[in-house]
Amino acid sequence: MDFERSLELLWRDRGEARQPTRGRKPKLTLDQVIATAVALADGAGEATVSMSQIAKELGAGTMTLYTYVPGKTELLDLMVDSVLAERDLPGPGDPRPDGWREQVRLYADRTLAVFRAHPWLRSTSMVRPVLGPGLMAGQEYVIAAVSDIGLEPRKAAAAANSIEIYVQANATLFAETALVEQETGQSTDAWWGQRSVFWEKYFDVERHPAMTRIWESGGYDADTCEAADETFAFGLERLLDGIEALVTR
Amino acid sequence: MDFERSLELLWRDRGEARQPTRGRKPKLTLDQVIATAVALADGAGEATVSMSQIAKELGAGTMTLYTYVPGKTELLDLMVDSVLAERDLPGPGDPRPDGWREQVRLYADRTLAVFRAHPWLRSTSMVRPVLGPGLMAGQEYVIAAVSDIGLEPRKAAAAANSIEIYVQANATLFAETALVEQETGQSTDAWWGQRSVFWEKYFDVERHPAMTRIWESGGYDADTCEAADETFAFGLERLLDGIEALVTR
DNA sequence: CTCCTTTTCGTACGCCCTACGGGATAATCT
DNA sequence: AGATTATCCCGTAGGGCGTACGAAAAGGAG
Repeated sequence: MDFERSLELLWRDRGEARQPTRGRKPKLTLDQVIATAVALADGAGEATVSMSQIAKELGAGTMTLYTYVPGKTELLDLMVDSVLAERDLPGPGDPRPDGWREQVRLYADRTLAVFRAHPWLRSTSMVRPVLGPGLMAGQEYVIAAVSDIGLEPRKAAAAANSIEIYVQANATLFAETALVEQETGQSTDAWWGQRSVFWEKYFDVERHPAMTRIWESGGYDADTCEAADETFAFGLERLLDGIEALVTR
Repeated sequence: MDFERSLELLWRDRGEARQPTRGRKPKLTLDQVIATAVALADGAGEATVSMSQIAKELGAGTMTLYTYVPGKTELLDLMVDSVLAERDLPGPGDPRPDGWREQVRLYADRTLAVFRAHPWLRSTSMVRPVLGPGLMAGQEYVIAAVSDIGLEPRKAAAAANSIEIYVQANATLFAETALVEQETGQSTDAWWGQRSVFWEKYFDVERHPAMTRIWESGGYDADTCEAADETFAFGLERLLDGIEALVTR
């Protein structure tokens, strides 16, 4: 099986190294490859880095990478898990904030920070996830936080999942914002400004009365970045309110 | 400006057609191109369809497409807005469900259905969105629903946005599920089954006590598809609870 | 030194998007 | 009518990409 190879690579810390005793010495390490790929992806505004770019940066031939990694997909998985681990969330037994809400907020903040720092996480999916240490640590942390409040197991799982989905969705938005700003060199506000023609020539007030009302009463006064932060915080608090209400009542 | 061209194409129904009076007659129409692209993207498990595939399907040369559409990006925007319009949500004045919660549910159901039917929507972004009729109709509908409950404008905007984000995030998950199942020919449950090695060889119970506890008490008993539906509904209801609580209290 | 294992990497294939520009076609002008 | 002009069609070519293949290099074991 091919995914067993992936698992070995993801969990390479654990277990016996089992290095080959004969044959040519490798000129790189897996961690070097991953780190270089991450650095390159961070720097370049591009959504993806090509194998040849990574190889060139490492001073190696393109095909050399394929001895360290089965293919580009797997390398991407390794990159993802590697930066998710950067969140460095408290493990079991480690000290953590008081109260489940505060714990969830820590998760959200760290996750958002990672997505902002590594915008290419945008394309990361939660179906068929990476199954590496970085992701698992996050899952464990959120479930532990939610478990504190005394929901029945099935609901606890659903609550943890919906929190993770909401957080990742917003993190993805921030990542995307960072990405297009990097790619196009144009701030989101500038983008909207350039699109003012739309409001003048195409937006039909009669077809969009509710939007117009909110607009006129100042509901959209805020630059885009501020608004996004506000929306995220608002939604998260409402979600947590809703979850809490199941228990306290 | 190039995006003015995009706007013209997106809102081609409105406004004067202004057809050219001289020159060779076009052999295709824009709608044909979009429809073919959508059909092809739906059918092929692929995340993206290539211009040459679309052209071949239409019996035209690849470059012919570029007289109808500035580039692939713009075609994708047109595809996205075209299927978003399929939701066919009630416009201002049209009859709609009673109660804002029921209205939001309609939005959620329709949006989910569209994402399921067109899995390639997965890569659609909400930052710098399409600004076409399909998207705007959705925005208007949600804001109208939320406006009913009497939040102050700024909070109403935040509430509408967080609902949209939550719904789209889940829709994206369903789309992704459909996509990989189509691509790999392997159901998500089968995928997890194949990954049982992970739980046996790598999952460390001591590092993940909370997950283990939920697991043992039956929190994860449900096939993946069922669980996803359940999680989505649960989270949406909690979010709506939280929003409602701001007003009723 | 020879054998065997392992790593290195050049070449080649097939796919992608699209800039360019010459040819085809149709309405209008002279 | 013929010429002009606007529009659409599309073949070619260029520069990407990921990676299968296989030959060559390098180092330990016998």
